[in-house]
Amino acid sequence: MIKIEASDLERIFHFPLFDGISKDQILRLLENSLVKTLKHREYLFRAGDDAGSFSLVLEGAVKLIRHSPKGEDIIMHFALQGDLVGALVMSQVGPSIFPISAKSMGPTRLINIPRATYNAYWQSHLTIQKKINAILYRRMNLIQDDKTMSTSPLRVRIANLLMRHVDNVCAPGDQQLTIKLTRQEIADSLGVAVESVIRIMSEWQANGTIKKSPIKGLEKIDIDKLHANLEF
Amino acid sequence: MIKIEASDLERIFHFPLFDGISKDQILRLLENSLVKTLKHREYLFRAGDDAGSFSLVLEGAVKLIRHSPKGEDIIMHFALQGDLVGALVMSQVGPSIFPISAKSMGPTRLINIPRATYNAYWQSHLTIQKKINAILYRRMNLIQDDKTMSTSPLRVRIANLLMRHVDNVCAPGDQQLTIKLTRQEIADSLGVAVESVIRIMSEWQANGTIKKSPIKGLEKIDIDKLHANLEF
DNA sequence: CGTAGCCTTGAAGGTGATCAATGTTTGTGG
DNA sequence: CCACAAACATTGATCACCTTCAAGGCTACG
Repeated sequence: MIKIEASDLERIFHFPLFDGISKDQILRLLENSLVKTLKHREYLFRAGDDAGSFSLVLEGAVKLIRHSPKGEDIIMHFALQGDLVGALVMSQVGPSIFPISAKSMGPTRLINIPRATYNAYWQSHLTIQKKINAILYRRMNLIQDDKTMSTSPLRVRIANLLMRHVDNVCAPGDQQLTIKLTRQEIADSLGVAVESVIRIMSEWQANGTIKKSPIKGLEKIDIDKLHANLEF
Repeated sequence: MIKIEASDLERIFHFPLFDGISKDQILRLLENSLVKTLKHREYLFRAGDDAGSFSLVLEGAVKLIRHSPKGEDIIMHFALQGDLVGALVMSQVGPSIFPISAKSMGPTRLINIPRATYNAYWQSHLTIQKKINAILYRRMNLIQDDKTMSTSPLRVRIANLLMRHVDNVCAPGDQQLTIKLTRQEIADSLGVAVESVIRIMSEWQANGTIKKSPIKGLEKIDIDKLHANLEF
């Protein structure tokens, strides 16, 4: 009943989510799951959709967004490799809907796991429930960090976001982004106007804190200079 | 080994947290726990403290706060009757510290549960882990709601906070607050200056949206008028 | 080659922050 | 019970930061 390629499975076995769970059990947790491929800017699901399945990110990235009353998008979380998307609503009893939308950032591959599998195996699996707990806890801490900085000037908040992003998507020691983050997305993530973000980052580009890289769209960030820019 | 009074126990048995768990099991989950009483503005624990125990609110309220770089307090959550405080860090392995501070709002009573009890019974209890999950999920949704409104004008954000507070602490149909929320706390909760909150709420007081009540410090909020004030 | 999404810059304006001074309430210790 | 301190509330004046609006440019992609 396995429709997942061996190379993908190998990767999945090493996800922290499944730490301490046997391969047999992992296979059961993935029963009836299918690999799904998204292009750039494709919706995985929208807020209000029936929550009939959830996903595990294999490659690429997915942003979780809500829509503000004004019609703007607010980004709540970036889900990268190994992260769960839409899983947290699964434990609700009865039919339920996603409270949030999920949209791909660049080409993305993920495993789509039916809700029935969740009900059958995830729901009653203590280790998994504890892992989900840990994921929720980490995600909550990230949002709280954001909120803690809500009184800081915008330059500081942008710098913070960038540094976090570098930590998440770069090889250690390197500062070459592997996942593009547009100015629009930075703005949506902080809940501010794009123009404000652009004005600040243009300065940083002028003084060399951010350098254009050979690969289109991906920039190189000089963390030390970023810090230096904040010293006043 | 029970040091909790029968009247308290009776209340605890009906907390949603313990829904579907037998009384015997609940008693085991509360092994070696003690009732703790806090006066107004007392710290239950501070960010950085060793996380040796966690608590369940019996009466009153506790605010969870972080400190911003500028030294301001930012309120992350109001924990009311039946809510867990400091429980989410318990599942970390090894010794760990609280990432947040908890401070009482008015006289408060809670049950203090040692970490050993968590490790012994909570950790391996599927139903409890799922409940904790649900609590985390709800709390996360609240913060996300806040963030979604971050681009709205301050008057709207204050109104929203007040309406949520009324839902939480008032008898249904009534609009008489039972837990005081100072202007300072509203400001800390939204990450804005007190003066800004005061200016907006003074208007509301002038046009009757908010009325002083006989009981000191607690105000009466006219939800309909509140809505009316936002219609422009 | 045209459209869609993103980026950029400028000018004008408003919302909320900051600073300062003062009043009010609550709790504490002599 | 009074005096005093600490926390909270209030109001006004000024100003900075960020938003909004407008106009245009760039790049990718069908």
